[in-house]
Amino acid sequence: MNGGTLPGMDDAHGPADSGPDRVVFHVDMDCFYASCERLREPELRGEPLVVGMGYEPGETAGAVATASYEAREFGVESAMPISEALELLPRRAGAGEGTGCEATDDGKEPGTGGTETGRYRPVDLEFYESVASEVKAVLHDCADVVREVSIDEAYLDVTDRTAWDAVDAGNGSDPDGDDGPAPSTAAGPADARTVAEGYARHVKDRIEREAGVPASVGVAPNMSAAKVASDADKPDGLVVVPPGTVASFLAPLPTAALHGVGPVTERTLADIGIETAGDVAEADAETLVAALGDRGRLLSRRARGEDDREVTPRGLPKSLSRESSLPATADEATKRETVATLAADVARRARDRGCLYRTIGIKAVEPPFDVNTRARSLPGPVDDPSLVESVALDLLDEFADARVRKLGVRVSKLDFAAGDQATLGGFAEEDTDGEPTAGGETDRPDGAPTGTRPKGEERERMTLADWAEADVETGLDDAARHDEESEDERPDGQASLGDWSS
DNA sequence: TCTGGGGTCCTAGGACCC
DNA sequence: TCTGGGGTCCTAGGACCC
Repeated sequence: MNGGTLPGMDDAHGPADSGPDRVVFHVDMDCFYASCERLREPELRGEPLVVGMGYEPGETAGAVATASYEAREFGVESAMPISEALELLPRRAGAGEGTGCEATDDGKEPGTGGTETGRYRPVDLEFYESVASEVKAVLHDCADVVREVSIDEAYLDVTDRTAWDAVDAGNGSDPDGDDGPAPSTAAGPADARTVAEGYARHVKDRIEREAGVPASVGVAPNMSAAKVASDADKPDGLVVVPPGTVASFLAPLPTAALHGVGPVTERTLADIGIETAGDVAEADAETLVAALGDRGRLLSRRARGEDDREVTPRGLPKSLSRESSLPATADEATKRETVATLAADVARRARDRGCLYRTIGIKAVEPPFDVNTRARSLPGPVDDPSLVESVALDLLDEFADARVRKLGVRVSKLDFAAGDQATLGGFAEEDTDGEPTAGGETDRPDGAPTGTRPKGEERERMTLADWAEADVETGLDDAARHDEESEDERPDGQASLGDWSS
C-alpha cells in the first residue's frame, strides 16, 4: 500500500478503513451449466441453450436453471418454467428429434430466424461438479485463501500474490492511448492499470485454458465490491475497482445490484425514494434502519464501500435438505410416500457426509405458494434414517388434509463429530462395525427404532431413549459446547449481522 | 410469473430459567 | 400473583442467493 496513494488522495471513505488495502477477487463462472454442456457438446456453442431440471417433454413443470446468453436475448430468465422458455426460443426447422431435447414444437411454425436453434439439456450436476473441481484447482493454486460460495462462484484473497500498484508500462498510462491496447475493462479510473488487474487476467485465462469454461472476475479491495464488480460486465468480464473508488463505482448502480438486495428490499427502498447504491450511501443510516431493520445499517456501509469481512474458507454445512415438486395433491398416501423417499435421501446424504443431526423438519407448500415448515428437535444428535422418516411423517400429519404442490425434508443442527472427521465421506461401511447398533431396539415411546450415532467413544451405543433419560446435564453440556463454537466463529457481534454473503 | 432445488441468515414470539 | 429484567433455546416464517 505504501507508495500507492498520495497523502490526501483517499476519497469517499475517510479514515474508516485505514488498514492495508486487500486485493479480493470474486470469480463468477458465466452461465456455468450451459458452459459445461458446451464443453462436452461443442455443437451447442453459439446456440440459445437452456439447462433445466424437472422437465419432461410435454410437461409444463420444470424450471430454467441456467440460460446461455444467446437464450437470454430471447427473454429467457433463470427460474422461468421450461415450457415457457422453450416457447421463446427459435424452433428447429426439421423438428422431430426423437430425443425431445430440442426446442421443437408442434403447434408453431418453424422459427423464421437464421440458423439458431433453441436447445434444452437436463441438469447433470455430476458432470458440472467435475468441471467445477478443475476450476477450483486453478483457484486454489492462484490464491492462499479461497471461499467457495457455490458450484460456480468463489472469493479469493490474493493480497499476498499481487498488489494495487499501478503498472506504468512504457508510455504514461494515459487515456490517450487510443491506438494502444483496448482500454481496461476496469470501471472507475480505467487509465490506472494495476498489477492486480494483470493477475486477475492470468487467473481468468488459466480457468478458461485448464477447465475450458469462461469466467467473469471482479477485483476490489473488499468482498462485496468484488462481487458487484464481477457482475458488472458479464459475460467474460474483468472489472477492477481500485481502493478509493469503490463508492463512486457503486453509486450509479441500481440498488438491486448490491448483494443482499432482492425484489422485496428493492421495493422497500424505492418506496422511500432510494433507487441507486449512491442514494443508499447518502441516505441517513437511521432512515435505512427504520425501513429495513439492522440490515439497513449494513447496506449503508456496503453502499459506501465499507466491508471489512475477511475472506475465509467456507465451513461445514448447517443443514441438508431435499425437496421435490409434485402435481398438487391431497392424497395422503402420495404425500407420505414422497416424504418417506425424501427422508431416506436426506438421511443417506447426512451419513455420507459423516454428520449427525439434531433437528428434523419438513416443508409443505400449498398452492398457490404458501410455504409451511415444521420442525422437531431431538434431545441429542443422531444418525438414524428411520427416525428421520418417522419424525418427518409425524410432522406431515398436520397437513394430512392439505393439498400440496411441493414437499421437503430437512435435517439441521448438524454435528460433524470430531471422531468422525477422518472418515468424512464414508464411515457407513466401517463405523457400523460388528456392534449390532441400537437399530433394532424399539424402546422409544413411539416405538420407532433408535440408531443413535455415537458422537465419541463414550457415547457408543447410546440410544435416543438414553438421551432422553440421561440427565439434562448431558444435553446441556452439548448445547453449551455448540454455543461456544458458534461464538468463536464470530469474533465480534458485527460479523454475525454482517455475514450475508456466505 | 402460476415459481425447481439447495442453501444461508435474520427476526419474532413463546417457553423456560434465574 | 398482576409482575422486573436478562438470557437462551426453539419454532416458524421470510428474504435472499446461486
